[in-house]
Amino acid sequence: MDVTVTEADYLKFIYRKQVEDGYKIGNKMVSDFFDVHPATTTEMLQKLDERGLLKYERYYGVKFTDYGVVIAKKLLRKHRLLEILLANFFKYDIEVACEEASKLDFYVSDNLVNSICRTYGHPKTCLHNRIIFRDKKCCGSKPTRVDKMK
Amino acid sequence: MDVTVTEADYLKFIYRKQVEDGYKIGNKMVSDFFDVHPATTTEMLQKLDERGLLKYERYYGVKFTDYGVVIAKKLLRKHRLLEILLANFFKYDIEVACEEASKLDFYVSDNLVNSICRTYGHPKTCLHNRIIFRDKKCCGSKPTRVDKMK
DNA sequence: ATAAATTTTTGGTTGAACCTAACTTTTTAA
DNA sequence: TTAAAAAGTTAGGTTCAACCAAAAATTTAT
Repeated sequence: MDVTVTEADYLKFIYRKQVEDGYKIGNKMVSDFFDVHPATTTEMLQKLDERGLLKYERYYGVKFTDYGVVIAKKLLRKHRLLEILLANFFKYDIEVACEEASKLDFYVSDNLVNSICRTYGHPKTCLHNRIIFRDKKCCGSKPTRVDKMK
Repeated sequence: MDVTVTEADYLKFIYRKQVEDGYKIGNKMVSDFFDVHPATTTEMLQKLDERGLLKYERYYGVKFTDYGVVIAKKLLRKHRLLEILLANFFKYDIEVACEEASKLDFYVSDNLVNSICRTYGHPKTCLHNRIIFRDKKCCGSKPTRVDKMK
């Protein structure tokens, strides 16, 4: 996964807002969140496009590529499982857990995240009730019977 | 603690080798370890001197300043407590735990490290039997009775 | 004492992340 | 429906960290 930590931050934010929350996110929303000049956001989106993570269209916005989705989910999986560890094992409260997880998620190995996942029985959702994406090597490739039953 | 992650890596290495293991470490030892050109090491040592962490003397070597010792111990405390978490809770073996801890220690908050420390009863040594430095806010400012009895 | 090894200096490069100012496009609302 | 406002982009930068190569200086070992 050859994205920088900053690129990863942008990806996580955009995925959450646009894909999960259904906002049509534009330059302003991103610049405001990261407290950077709009020009910086434009640059970033262009870079993420070049790297094949987003499809960027001038003045319009972005869409995730298949690859971008894979990477974003991987990052959010890490983030959310870290939250669970912090809350369950160390009794962090949700918001503090989220903050700390944000600082660590990029640096945590797949292995460690999968250990957390196993330890907590492959949880389906995080503290904010967002989905914890599965990793085939950890949680199996298919949803369980229960999931299928909607 | 306004050192970069790379500076922190150099500090940890030098502290371990020079202070803990008693080697007189020179440029070559450092460059070899980090696989960088000697010029890079010289630069780094000069920078750590400027920042008040080391006292650097041309062609001779470095000594830690009081401040440098504080920072190095803080970093190594984090590293070693992370190792313990990984080994105890996730059953990592020593070397893998060390590797993963190296990637995370810089980014982990004091708070989280202190949580780990409390959880494991303020352990005195890490997996490699190196000392885990105390944090006053976590472990108290004085050695326990047992420690004093040598 | 001189060759070999180590270290330092000088003068670069690269890449990430950010900015300002000027410009363009889109949206809004008069 | 158009002109002003808002949003977004482009061009041309800056800063900083980390690194390197080549040449020079110093130390060490023979």
